[in-house]
Amino acid sequence: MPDRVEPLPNRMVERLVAYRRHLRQCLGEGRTQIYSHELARLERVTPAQVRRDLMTIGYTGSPATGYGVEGLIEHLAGLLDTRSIGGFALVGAGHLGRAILDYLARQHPEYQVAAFDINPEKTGRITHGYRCYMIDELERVLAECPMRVGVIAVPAEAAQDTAIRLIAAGVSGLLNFAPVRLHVPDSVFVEDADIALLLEKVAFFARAGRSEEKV
Amino acid sequence: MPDRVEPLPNRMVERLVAYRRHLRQCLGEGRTQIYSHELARLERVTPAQVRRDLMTIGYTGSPATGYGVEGLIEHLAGLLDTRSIGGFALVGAGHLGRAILDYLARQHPEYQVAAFDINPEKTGRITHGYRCYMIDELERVLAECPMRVGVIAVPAEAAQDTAIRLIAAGVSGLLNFAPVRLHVPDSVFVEDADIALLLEKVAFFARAGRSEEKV
DNA sequence: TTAGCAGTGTGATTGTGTTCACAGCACGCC
DNA sequence: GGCGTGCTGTGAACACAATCACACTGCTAA
Repeated sequence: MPDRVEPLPNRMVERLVAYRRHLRQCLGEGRTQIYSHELARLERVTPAQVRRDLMTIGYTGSPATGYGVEGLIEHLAGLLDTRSIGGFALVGAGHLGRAILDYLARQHPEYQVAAFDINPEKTGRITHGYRCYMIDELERVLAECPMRVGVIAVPAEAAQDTAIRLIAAGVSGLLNFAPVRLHVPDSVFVEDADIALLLEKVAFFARAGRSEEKV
Repeated sequence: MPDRVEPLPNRMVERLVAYRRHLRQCLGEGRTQIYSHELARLERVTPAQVRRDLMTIGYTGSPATGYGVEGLIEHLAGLLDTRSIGGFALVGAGHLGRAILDYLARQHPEYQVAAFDINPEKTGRITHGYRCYMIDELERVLAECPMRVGVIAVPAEAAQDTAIRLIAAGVSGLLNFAPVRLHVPDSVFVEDADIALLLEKVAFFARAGRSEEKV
């Protein structure tokens, strides 16, 4: 019973998602129990961190057998529940957009996804099992079938406008791949995945050859 | 004169890269001076943070006119210098790989880039001005032309092996798009860009409609 | 049955990154 | 020329997240 906990820290949510991914794999391999240090090694965090996380979300294990794989997955499902999201609205069906559809199709076939593009050649077709609409239809499609998450995979110049349109159409979370900072209402969650920026960052740390792999 | 400062914090490097991007744009618009609060608004951080960052890297402005755009760009170039990197070795020329080449060609035409793929159909051709080699040639190409940064855009199953090969070939920084955690020596910097994970994270925060846009 | 052991649960601590608050300064204006 | 204004530079305070350290628990085996 997920007791609707108070705001989970940003980083912790990432770890929980990662835990779940590995737990599912363990389940597939027939494992029923797992220890904190095993989960920790897989995710490059400390066992103490894992225990703290699981404590925070209120899942408890046993010293003798560790944590129950299946029970933990269900507990996480209660927290990370994504059924209420409606689905993902992806704008921009270029290379990046199609790569994202790849991920969605492969890892989350259960989600509803609609793709949009400005280029008529790309629209109307089915990509990875998802329908690609003309961008003009964005408002209509989202009115018929509400989606809480928007993914911005358009050129930098179009990113801000796209964000506004998505928000107006009811989206409350954005994953932004464009190399610009979006200006949106505080009520909207924005995660930036700025590839060009990451490339430069890695380049910086690669020079020194330092060991800084956080997270 | 970059005084080879001690390890810069991970997050701060991201901000510095972002600052530089905006400064270049300002320069293009003919601005010569900029205030901390202007830079801050563009990047969604506080003015105090900007001043602190610039202080840390040892760049100093004037109360009357703010910071000199051109001087700051040059100062940042000294810190973020990427000439010594050799270039980027991109493994995986699928949709994602080509999207990354897009970014590189558009934002960093000055970098040297080599792409690799296992599929003979994709190799030998020129994409976005970059040569795409057969994966077997990785060691040979990097021996001839050392590159410090590796970008992993291959399926999850192949990611770990790819990482090992890149490191053996002299790479000391990795940008990993595969949805797995890599196990690498401590001397190698790894940045994970786990798109599937980010999608789930945004989905989580979109549900609550919370305002959590960190960074 | 009891000692040993391996792992969990958690208060306390440390460490790190961000924000506050204010002294100091340079220009513009009266 | 002196005064006000608005910005920078920075020590201090704060907030948060990760880590440590250890009491507690349940199994195992002699």
